[in-house]
Amino acid sequence: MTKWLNRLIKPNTQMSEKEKINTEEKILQAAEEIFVKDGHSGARMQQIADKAGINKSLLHYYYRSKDKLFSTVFKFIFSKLASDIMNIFDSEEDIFGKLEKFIENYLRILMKNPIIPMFILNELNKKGNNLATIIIKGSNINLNKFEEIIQKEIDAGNIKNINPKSLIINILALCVFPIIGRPLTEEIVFNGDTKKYDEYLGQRKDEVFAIIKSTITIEK
Amino acid sequence: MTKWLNRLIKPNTQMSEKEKINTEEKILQAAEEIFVKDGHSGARMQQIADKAGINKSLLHYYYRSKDKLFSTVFKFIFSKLASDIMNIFDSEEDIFGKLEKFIENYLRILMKNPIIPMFILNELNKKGNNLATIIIKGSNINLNKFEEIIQKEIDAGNIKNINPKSLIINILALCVFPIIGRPLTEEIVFNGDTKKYDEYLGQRKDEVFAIIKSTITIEK
DNA sequence: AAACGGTTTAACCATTTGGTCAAAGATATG
DNA sequence: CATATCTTTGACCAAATGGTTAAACCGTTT
Repeated sequence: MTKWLNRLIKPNTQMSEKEKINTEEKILQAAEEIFVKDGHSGARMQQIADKAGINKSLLHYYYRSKDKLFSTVFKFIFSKLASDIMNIFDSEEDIFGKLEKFIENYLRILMKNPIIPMFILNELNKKGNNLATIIIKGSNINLNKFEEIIQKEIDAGNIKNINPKSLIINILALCVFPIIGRPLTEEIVFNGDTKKYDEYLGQRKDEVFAIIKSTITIEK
Repeated sequence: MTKWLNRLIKPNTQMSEKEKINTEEKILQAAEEIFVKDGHSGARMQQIADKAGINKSLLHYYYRSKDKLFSTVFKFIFSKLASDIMNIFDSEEDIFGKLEKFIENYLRILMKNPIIPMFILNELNKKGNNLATIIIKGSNINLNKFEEIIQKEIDAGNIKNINPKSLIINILALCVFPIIGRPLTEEIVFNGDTKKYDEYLGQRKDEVFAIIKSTITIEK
């Protein structure tokens, strides 16, 4: 009973055996794949068990219910993405270089995980979802730091006096939309030409940076 | 047997009685509400029947299966939104005025139906979804016209030599993201302040137009 | 080897869910 | 009115689904 209780209280407690971790890990990986692909209500416990190569009962042994398993997976995915993003602003360049790096890295991450943002937005938009606030507040995302940096640059007269909040939203919008809107935009803008769309995404970072740059540059 | 067959072949056939349309209409409205709120896999047929105030069997009588009902609803919603958008470009102003009107109207529509875009994007991103191509191709969305207009302006030297496809994507991105990303951005950028976010959305159109304008304006 | 605690499984369960069917109610038609 | 067609309902069904349980399994400790 001890280990079991331990896992509930301190989920990250390391277990003495190294092999046994594998099951929990396998479940998590399988669940991640299925949940991301099908969403909470679309995913099936049996499907996850099959993908993990284990009995369905084991899912309930390690994670008591579908909801618990889901929220674990969601938290995991979100924090992984969030930390990836947050680690980006540590470069020592000027504000323009920082923004360029940020956009470049963010787009790279999104393109490497193209279904993750849709998954997150989709679940966040579900009615009666307290998960959003809970998880986001629990995450290490800290945009105050970002806003401070921008404000400092404005005060120093290096960039236009824009709203830092808008800047964030615009960057996110311009980066995220081509990924989550792909089925739509690829079809309606690129007439379904997948290769062309890939090319487009490849140079999207330059486009986004150019736009963002123009919104903050002081005209002479 | 005739009417029933008729409905399958020509779904929009008007029926002789005026009252009887009500049931089909009630189902459609209820289904629209439920599907948009819960998505395809989250919605329940019983739920829809209850909301429509009818027997569940009637759902299957009018629309043979859940999938058929869903695709009908989806098609309906999508074309409604699409035509709303397409009817916007008929103003007689110059290109800047046209774009401003477009952004203004598009944002207004989105804000009036804030969960529709998420619904559409979400379903379009489902694996194995042929609905996307089918419905989009069947819609009256025609961006060639838009691209032509832009190209003409470029040739006339009125705007910068930009990629019309990028212009479309940027407008969509800047308009749609604040709506579909609201749970996220409201929390992480506005610290959960709903009123502030509403205010922000209220003046978003000016922001978006300013950005779009700056991306096409020729600097002297 | 026996006892113990964590792990895994198969069988099972209650409920939900999409869907069917036969029959009853309407409504038009001859 | 009688007949045929269309509409609506309640009872029912098979499959799916999240979840439980008792027992088997297995490594460790004594």
